[in-house]
Amino acid sequence: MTVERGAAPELSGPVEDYLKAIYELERSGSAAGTNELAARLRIAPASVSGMVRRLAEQGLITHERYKGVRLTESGRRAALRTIRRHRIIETYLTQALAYPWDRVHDEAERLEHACSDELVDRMAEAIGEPMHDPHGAPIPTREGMVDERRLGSIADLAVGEVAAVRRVSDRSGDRLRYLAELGILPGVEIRVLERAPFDGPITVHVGDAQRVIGSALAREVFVEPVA
Amino acid sequence: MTVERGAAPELSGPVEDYLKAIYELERSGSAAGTNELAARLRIAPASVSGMVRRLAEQGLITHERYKGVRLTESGRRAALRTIRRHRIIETYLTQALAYPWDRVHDEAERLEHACSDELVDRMAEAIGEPMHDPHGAPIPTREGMVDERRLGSIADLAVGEVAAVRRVSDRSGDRLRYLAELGILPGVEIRVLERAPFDGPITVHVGDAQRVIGSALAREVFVEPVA
DNA sequence: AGCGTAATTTAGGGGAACCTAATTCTGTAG
DNA sequence: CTACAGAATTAGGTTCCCCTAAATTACGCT
Repeated sequence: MTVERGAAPELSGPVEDYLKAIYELERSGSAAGTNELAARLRIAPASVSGMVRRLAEQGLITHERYKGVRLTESGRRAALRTIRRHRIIETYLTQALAYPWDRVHDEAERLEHACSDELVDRMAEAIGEPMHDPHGAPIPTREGMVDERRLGSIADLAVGEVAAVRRVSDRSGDRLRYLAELGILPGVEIRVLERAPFDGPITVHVGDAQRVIGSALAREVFVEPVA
Repeated sequence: MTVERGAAPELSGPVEDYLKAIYELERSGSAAGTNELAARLRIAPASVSGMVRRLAEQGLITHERYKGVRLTESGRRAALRTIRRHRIIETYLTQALAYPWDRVHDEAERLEHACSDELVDRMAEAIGEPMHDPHGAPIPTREGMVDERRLGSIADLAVGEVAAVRRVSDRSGDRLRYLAELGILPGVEIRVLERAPFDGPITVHVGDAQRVIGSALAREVFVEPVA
């Protein structure tokens, strides 16, 4: 039995993807069940069962049959390391290479498994050790510290409330492009003007324009209320 | 049957590595036999046989049993595409991120399989469309054009000859570090002062110093004689 | 011409990561 | 309290890429 110490044990790309997905599911409350994992990774649930066994054997997660899956300390470290890479790469591509923000996600998704730690650190240094990626997500430190506060979304705001957009979900380039068109980007302030009933569209004031967004999209824009 | 047209057919990392290796063996004269390939890729010869069959089925190489292997036009394109990526990545890392030249090779070896064409082009643009990588190797164009002239090495020079170092082999970081210490880098001029007999060490004048290098190393430093 | 050696290929396996189909388990609704 | 839907797992299979050991094949040398 080897006690791991500092040196990362070289995880495969798929393994890193599982750990990232589990981390994110854990954070968003869901207990990281086989089906959710499968959906998020676009993989058949049966395949997840197999991988989950292997991850548990490697001590990266704990698994209670028919319950869910949970990261161990070492799994969490690995997940955060991958997330750090991903977000630094995204930020670097945007800032240093003028990569369009709706396309950095896919590129980073592949690069995060191929970059050495040294390269990632050099990229971070080159752009001034950023704290957030282009979508507003916080970047974990080398040591695995990360701001884990949860933000509410536009859909949680009441009419009249003013809030600053902090972060948008980066899971679809189309959505990002659309939000950019509307001017809804991390940093801008919005005010809720109107909410249609029955989970209907929300009208917000942004910049000096008035925009209407559906509730599904509203739930993917995270904000911090302003006093 | 699908006629490929422009769009790259998504080759796996290992496949790209084989094609690169075959391209380089073809260029250096050797007929790209199973054993040479195996040695270069650090893989068992038996494994090469299997992969060679698959590559031939995909039309990337032709294979005459017990003879050797040869790239088809489409294999050549794929090889040059990978080589372009590799060399641009190396150059970018060196120039944009101050990556040490004896370490870029390994990093590029992994990144070349993960970067999109768009990213590679953006990197090339950011550093001014370089023609050569940090070791002096020519960078193929997007269209697959590349300077394929062969250069002689220091070991081919006669006593008294003056030549410009154009390129050094990048296959070992240690060697690169050592050559850098000696001041033997692409761009510098050298003059052969003395050659010990029986393939012995070669004494050269470089900068305003006198250096002695073994013949094996001398064969890995490529030069262009100066009038 | 024949023979041995070196190069190559075949035979047989293994692990990682995926799949579909079949089965088992669990919690809940009637 | 039982039965059933839905979640999860097992069974069995595939592809890719690697391995070792055991044939083959080619070729140079006597």
